[in-house]
Amino acid sequence: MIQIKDFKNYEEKVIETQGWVTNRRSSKGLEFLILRDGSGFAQCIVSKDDVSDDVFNVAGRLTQESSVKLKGKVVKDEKQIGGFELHVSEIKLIGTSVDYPITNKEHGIEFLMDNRHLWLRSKRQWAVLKIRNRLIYAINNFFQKEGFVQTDSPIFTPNAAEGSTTLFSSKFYDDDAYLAQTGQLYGEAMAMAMGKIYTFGPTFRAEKSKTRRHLSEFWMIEPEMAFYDNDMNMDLIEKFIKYIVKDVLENCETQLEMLNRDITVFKNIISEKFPRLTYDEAVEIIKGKKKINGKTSIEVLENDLIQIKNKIEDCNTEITEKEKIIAGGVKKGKRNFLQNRIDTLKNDIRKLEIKASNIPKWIESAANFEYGNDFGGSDETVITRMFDVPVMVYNWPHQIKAFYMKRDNENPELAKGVDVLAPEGYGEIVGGGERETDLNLLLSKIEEHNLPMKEFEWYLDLRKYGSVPHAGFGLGLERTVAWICGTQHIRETIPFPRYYGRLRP
RNA sequence: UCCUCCUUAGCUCAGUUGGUUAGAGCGUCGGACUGUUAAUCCGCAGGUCCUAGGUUCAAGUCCUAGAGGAGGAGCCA
Repeated sequence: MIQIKDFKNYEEKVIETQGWVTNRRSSKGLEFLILRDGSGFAQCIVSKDDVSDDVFNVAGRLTQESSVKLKGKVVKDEKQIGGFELHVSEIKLIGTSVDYPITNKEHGIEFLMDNRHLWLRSKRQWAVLKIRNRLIYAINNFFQKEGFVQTDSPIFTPNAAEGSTTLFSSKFYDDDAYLAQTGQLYGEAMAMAMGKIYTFGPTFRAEKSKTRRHLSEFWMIEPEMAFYDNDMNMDLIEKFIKYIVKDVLENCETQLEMLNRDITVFKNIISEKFPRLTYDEAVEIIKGKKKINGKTSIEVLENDLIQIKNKIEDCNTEITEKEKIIAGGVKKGKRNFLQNRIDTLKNDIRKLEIKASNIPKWIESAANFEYGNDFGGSDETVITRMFDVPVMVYNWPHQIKAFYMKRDNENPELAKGVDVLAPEGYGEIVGGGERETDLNLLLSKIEEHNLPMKEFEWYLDLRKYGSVPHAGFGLGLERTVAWICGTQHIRETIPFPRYYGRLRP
């Protein structure tokens, strides 16, 4: 049994393969089946001249998503995505499929999410999940090669590690328990045992966020390194991101093409150094006081607004033109084609208008940004808009960062944290920093944050017995997948997403 | 928690200032066509206009409440 991805090794050979019929088109004497088998997609042709009447009739009755076993010859065809098609000689129906709900037409997001268990079979979803898989592989490869030990952290926890975000509550026998929102504190303990470690597991946050960047259940990679300061941490983050991006680029060409992802942007990410901005510099950029490439953020945004308005204008002009042609009377096929184009343009206009209405708000909130605050979504967009590679922001005001963040010796107002912001509005993909080693500072911070001291006694032990400088970070897997795939929404980057309002299927 | 928008055929959506029997495309089914890329063409079937109440001679359309959904804000990876 040959998989579709291996067709290229069997040119002009007769093989057997099996999979699902994802689409069928027919002409007189010809049936075109699009077969998928999880390894890829391939067009399979059944010609009346080449097969028995029985086989041809079976082919003509195949419905979307029926499963089949096929025998046929692999033939080169430049027009096909994989470059090869199958000339079928025999068909065996394995399982029938009646009234498959997801058709080749557009569907609304609610319908697709209700049918997520079937939506996963679609081309786009397949491509995204293949890339997710490759990313996970690359992440493990990177850390293993760098001498890290994978050590996992518990999911049931008795405490709120950062005290900031909302937790899902649960029961652990008779005790109250929560689902972990990070494994970091455990990671620190393990780094003191193993040197360099990483955890890779699910984390849970009960934030009632309804945005394209949020999930209630998501996977996080959290490395923690003994004897690292924040500069070493940032070096590692940069090397790591470059490695995984390069790996996906090299191994998922087909999938990125299916997703229509513009990969030229990734070339820079591999070759260019990521900008490292202090919080102070980032604030200057947000407020429009510091120029990047000769322009302030406000000038860039104002220019964006003009360009968006021009684009809307162009779309409207094209719509008017196309509508005139339709009104003039054309054949049905041509009319459908034009109508589809008009629908696409109208959709584009809707998105552009949302953007256009957001930009003045961004400019306003950027101009009024108050030093000492954390960045909001729009502030992140403003900063990343100025660069075409991920941006690292470090040295944050200590008040807005977690209790365990290391204070800067030279400026005690600052904490040695680092956030990495992905380009194109995909937001914060990495958060991390150097950890506080001073026992007394930690004690006062825990009190300041009103955290239950009792739950942190074990953590404080790490500072009593051979405390060393150490640092680490957390990478959100789904946000990274979303960024690399260029998906509109993070919910497409995990097989069965859990987010506010979505628990099933 | 707040703001904006949406709910009409299996799916995606039109439906004008309230007005007679609610429309289209896709999908299904039947037929035509020898290379299609969401094929195309012809035809059949398919409706509790989200729910409840109200205004009106008359409500898919207006008003009120509720349910479900989408986008954004805050919070964050």
